[in-house]
Amino acid sequence: MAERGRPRGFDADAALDRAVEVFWRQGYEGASLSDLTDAMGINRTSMYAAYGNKEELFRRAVNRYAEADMAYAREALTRPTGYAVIAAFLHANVDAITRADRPAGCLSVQGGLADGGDNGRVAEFLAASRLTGEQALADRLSRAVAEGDLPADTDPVALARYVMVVSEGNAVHAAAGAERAALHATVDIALRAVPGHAAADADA
Amino acid sequence: MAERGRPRGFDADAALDRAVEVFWRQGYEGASLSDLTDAMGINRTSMYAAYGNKEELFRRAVNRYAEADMAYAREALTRPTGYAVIAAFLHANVDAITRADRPAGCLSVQGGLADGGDNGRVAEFLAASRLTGEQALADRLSRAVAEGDLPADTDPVALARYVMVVSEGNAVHAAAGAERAALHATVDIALRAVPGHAAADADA
DNA sequence: GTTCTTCAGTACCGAACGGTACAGAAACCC
DNA sequence: GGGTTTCTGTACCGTTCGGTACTGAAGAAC
Repeated sequence: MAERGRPRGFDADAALDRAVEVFWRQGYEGASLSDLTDAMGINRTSMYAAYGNKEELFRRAVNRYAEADMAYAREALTRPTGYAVIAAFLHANVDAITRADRPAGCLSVQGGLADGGDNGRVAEFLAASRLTGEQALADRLSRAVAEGDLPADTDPVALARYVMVVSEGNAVHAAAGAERAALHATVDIALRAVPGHAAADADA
Repeated sequence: MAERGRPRGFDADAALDRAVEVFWRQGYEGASLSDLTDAMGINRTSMYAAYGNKEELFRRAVNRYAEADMAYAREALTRPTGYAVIAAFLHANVDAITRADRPAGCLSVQGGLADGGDNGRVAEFLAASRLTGEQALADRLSRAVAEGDLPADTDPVALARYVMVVSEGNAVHAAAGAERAALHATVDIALRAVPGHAAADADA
């Protein structure tokens, strides 16, 4: 069936991209509806009609962010070995959180950490969103153990958590203005803890 | 000279401790003046007379947090070797951000990351506060290189940044409800990247 | 062309925000 | 005890918050 009535006068996905950027730069609480609608180029009423409310807009923005701006993470999972997956993910992550044409840092970290006030649900939602990625990585590393390119005694869950910890810590640094090269250097150090790093994992 | 007029009816330091906890749990923006003064047990006017305004109260709260709740960091710097310093710091950090009687995570991380809205100065202040600790660690590691207990080609600045990245990533995880044991396991992995880890640093 | 549905925009809602004026009370100095 | 100084408490300031009626206009179906 065709859509009745007057069709929407703006591109909902394009507007969502603008919302992503505002939330990314200012966080959930710091982004007011006026900030959002101004950036999206639409009216307050149109926003409510299209997305429901501010929290729902944020959830959709985060989902879109996970799809578009974190595509590198899914790409990294396709690398042939556990070590290659981790190295690709961490280096691509650094590039993503230090892009000149995007806000510094990571939306799913600086969007909201504290659980006080009206954004308790938001912090939970972001935590769950991050955990999804962590579990996907753990699954991939588990397969790497099964395939033998990670040592048999490797704990894939713990290793995945370590990798995410490094990426989140880098995001905090990036939000504070750290240089891209510095964060790549951090990754180079971090990778020394990963089984498969050249001659650096004699024990484990 | 003795103090003139009616003396203050509350303990300013004790009240500040309460404020630390509110900011820690709810972040700068998420903590309203009513939340703060209720927890501090004092009146709105008394708070303004004693601390100036909300942002100044936050700065003092962060400074007190750095003194009291992060004493473990200064203690860690006294360990005899670079590796021991890092191991002590990271493990003590995990305990600090997962204390049952305190909010989860780290005030200087979740206090405010985004620079939007009215808290741009706050994010900058926190970043500077974190950088102070990072530089103190870098100085200590530089001494470790000079003293020979870290390899001569170690970059103390990069290594200090790596350590802080791990601690900040752990703080993000802790704020999301991660278990203490899991974060200690993360630290155990992270330490494998540090020169001096048992037989694990063949290269570098 | 008529009707109906959905859009866009203004103007507004009550509530909460950070911050302050003002009045009264309490403790010091003399 | 008088005078002064500083604290405490209430009540309020203007602003901004997220969210919503309500008015027109625009387009599709018939």
